[in-house]
Order: sequence, then structure tokens, then C-alpha cells
Amino acid sequence: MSQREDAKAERRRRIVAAARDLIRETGDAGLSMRAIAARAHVSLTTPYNLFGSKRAIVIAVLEDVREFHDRFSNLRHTDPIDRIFHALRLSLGYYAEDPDFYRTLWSEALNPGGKELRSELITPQRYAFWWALLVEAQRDGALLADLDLDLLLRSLDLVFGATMLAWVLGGLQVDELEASVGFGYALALRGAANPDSQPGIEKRLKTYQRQLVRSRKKAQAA
Amino acid sequence: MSQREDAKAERRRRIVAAARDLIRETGDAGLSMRAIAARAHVSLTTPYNLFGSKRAIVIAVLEDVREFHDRFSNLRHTDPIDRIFHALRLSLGYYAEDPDFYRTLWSEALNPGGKELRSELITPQRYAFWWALLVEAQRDGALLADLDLDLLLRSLDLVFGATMLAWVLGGLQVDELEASVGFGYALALRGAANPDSQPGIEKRLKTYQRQLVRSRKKAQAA
DNA sequence: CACATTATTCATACGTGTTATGATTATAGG
DNA sequence: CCTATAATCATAACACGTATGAATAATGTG
Repeated sequence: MSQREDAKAERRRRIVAAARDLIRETGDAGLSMRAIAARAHVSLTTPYNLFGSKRAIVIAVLEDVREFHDRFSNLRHTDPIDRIFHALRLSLGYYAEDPDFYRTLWSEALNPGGKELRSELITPQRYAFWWALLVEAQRDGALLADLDLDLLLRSLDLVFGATMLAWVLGGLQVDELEASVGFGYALALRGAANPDSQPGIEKRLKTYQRQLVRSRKKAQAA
Repeated sequence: MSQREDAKAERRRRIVAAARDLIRETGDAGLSMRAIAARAHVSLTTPYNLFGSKRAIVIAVLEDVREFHDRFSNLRHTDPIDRIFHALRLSLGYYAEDPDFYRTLWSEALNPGGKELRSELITPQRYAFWWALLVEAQRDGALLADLDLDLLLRSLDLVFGATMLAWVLGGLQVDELEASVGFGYALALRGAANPDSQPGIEKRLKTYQRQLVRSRKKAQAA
């Protein structure tokens, strides 16, 4: 790699790190392009040259932390359906540990303000991981045979993204996140499942429902 | 109503109309608070007094046009499930006729930039309409008896909102909107349905799947 | 090594949503 | 009719994301 590309990669790294740290320290309040640029010791224009927009930077941060805890990919579970919900639980566990950080991240990532017109919220690796799970489930006969798994996966992603959006817009608490996404996943997966596999998913559905109803009652009391 | 409140309501009306017309004529490019205020013949500060934020104005516009075509609420169908998909079709038909208008609307409405932290994307009337449909479906035995309809409705709304977001972010074409939301609805409803009602929903699922696969192939060819 | 090219950074400016500040107007109550 | 008051007004300011052209650094070639 040339010296130029090297320096560029270094700047990129510094910018992502600066954004990550700023979110960690000050929340979304202190996350301005000027602050990011100053912290990364680059000019205000440089992040635009290297990333294109603020949203792209935030998405890079999101990918950065994701890579970190995508290790659960090699978890071994007998049932692929079980693995889906297990992965969900692990993933959202990080959110519960550091809600301010992730809420800011998603808030900026879902910001439709710009003109770029690309989501890029799902990487090829993540796609491959989930797709493999669905393929396995379908081969096991758990899912409808003639269902397009690409569309099913897209639907699950929609549920996930929508829940993040609801969280960001204030319609959801952190402790409701897992149950909310889980309920949506269970609904969709039961809808995609063959009769034999439905009871197990239905059980999860009811579990998440209990959690959500409980936290809703608690919210009404307050 | 006092004369003062009357004048206030008038200004409110003018502001919403100004925003609506500006979106219609210039898209999101010309939709600035200064332009809205000028067009409504009010000061820049007045919209903030009456609505609080730009997003609130846009949501008011969204409600305004919704009221206009909420007449399908009194459509009579035998099957409540059928009515759900029929309402969906009618609703998204308007979007297909005027995509730029609605895309701008949703783009601004989903903008999480502000600090307000309230979604307000669903009004009591809309909620009541959909809830009545679901109650009827459950009483007919179509849906699982012990399923919380509030949560199901919330899930359907998440699918809808997420699809709008995907549209806004550029991951979806206008002509894919109905099939995309429909696929998600069918998945969730089949997941919420009793065995007897599942075949009918499954048929819809496959229909939407065919549409989506077709338009995806067409997109790949280009 | 020196030079011309080109990629990258820089300082600056623009338009945005939003808020603050007094002045000004129109309404409500006596 | 007159005063108190609530609303709007014009204006300026703030911080933000982004666009632009000038300045600067690294690169490949003679």
C-alpha cells in the first residue's frame, strides 16, 4: 500500500475513533462534525472527503463496534431458530449495557436528512450470517419450502430497523428492546414456519408478549 | 371559540397549507421554515409558537392528507383480514400517484434530529380503526385467542414505518411499496393466525413474494 | 534531484433549523 | 373607551451539515 493510502487509512481510523469516543463521552450533544474533525486532528473538510457525510461516519462506527461483538456468529445451537433468538439476545445485550452510546449511533444512522439515498445498514458478512441460519432452518423443514429467504431476511431487518427507529423517536425504553424485536421476529418467523415448527415459536411469542405487557403496565402506573 | 383562538386556528391552517403546497411544488428542496412562513404570511417565529418544530408541521400535513383519504374506513368486506389488505392497497395507491410528495413527507416525519422524543405518527382515530379490525378478526377465531392485539398492531405499524424509512433511505422503489408492506403484514398476520386462517394469508404472502421477486429481477437487469 | 501533476487539506462561506430579544399589534375584560 | 395582556412581529444570533475555490503536500517522471 502506498504511503498516501496509508495516511488516508490512518486518518479514517482517527476519524472513526474520534466519533466513537465523542459519543461515548458526551452523547449526541457533542457529536458535531467540527468536534469530530478537531478531535481527529484533521480539517472540517477531510471527513467529507473520506466518508462523504456525517451519517457515513456514524455507520462506520456502528460497523466498527459490530465487528467487535460479531463473535457470537460461531455459537453452536442445535436449532437454527433458537440460534436466531440467541443472537438477537446477545446483540441487544450490548445495547442495554450502553444505551446512550447506541441510541446516539442509531439516531444518526437513521437520519434521512442527507441526499445520499443508500442505507448500507447491513454488511455482506452480517447478511451471510443470517442467511445461512435461514437456509439451514428451511432445509430442516422448519420454514415454508417455497418462501424466498431473501425477502424473509429483509422483513426481519425491517423489524429490527423499525424498532431502532421507535427507540430513537422515544416510543420505546431500552429494557423493552429485546422483547420488542423478539416479538416482531417471532411473529414473522411463525408466519414463515411450517405447522410443526410453529408451537415452539409461539411459545417465544408469548414470552415476549408477557414481558412487553408487564413493562407497559409499569409505564402506565408511572 | 374566542376570536383569538379562531385567528390562531386560521394561521395554523395557513401554515399547514403552505407546507403542503411547497412540498407539492418544489419537493423537499424548497421546504424551509423561512419559505413556509413567508408563504403562510406569518413570521418565522409563529410556526414555532403554533407547532413547535418543522417535524410537527410535516406530521400535521401528513394527518391532513390522511384525513382526506381515510374514507376507505367504511368499506365493507366480509373478512376483516381482507379488509386490512384492502385498506393497505388503497392507502398506498395514493403514494404511487404522488411519490415525490409522500416521500418528502415521510422523510421529514421520520427525521429523528429534534429533541422532542415523540413519534405521534399514529392518531387515535387511525388506531381505533385498525384495532377494531383486529378485534373482529380475533373474535372470528382467525387470530390466536391469547394474543395481545395492541402488540400485534404495534408490530404492523413497525413494519409500515420501517418500509417508509427504507423507501426514504433509497432501498426501495415506489412500485415495491405495496408488495413490501404487504409481505411484512402477511408474514406477521400468518404468524398471529390460527391454523384455519393461515392458508388464505399464505396465498397473499406468495402473491406479494412473486411481485417482489419480479421487480428485484428487473432491478438487477438494469 | 528537480519539477509538474494530482490528490488532499485548508479556511471560508452558505443555507439550514432553532432560539432569544424587544417592539408592536390586536384582543379581552372592566 | 381604556388599560392590561397575550400573541405576533422583525431581526439577530447560534450551531449545524455541507459546498467551494485556494493552498499544500505527496507522487511519478526526466
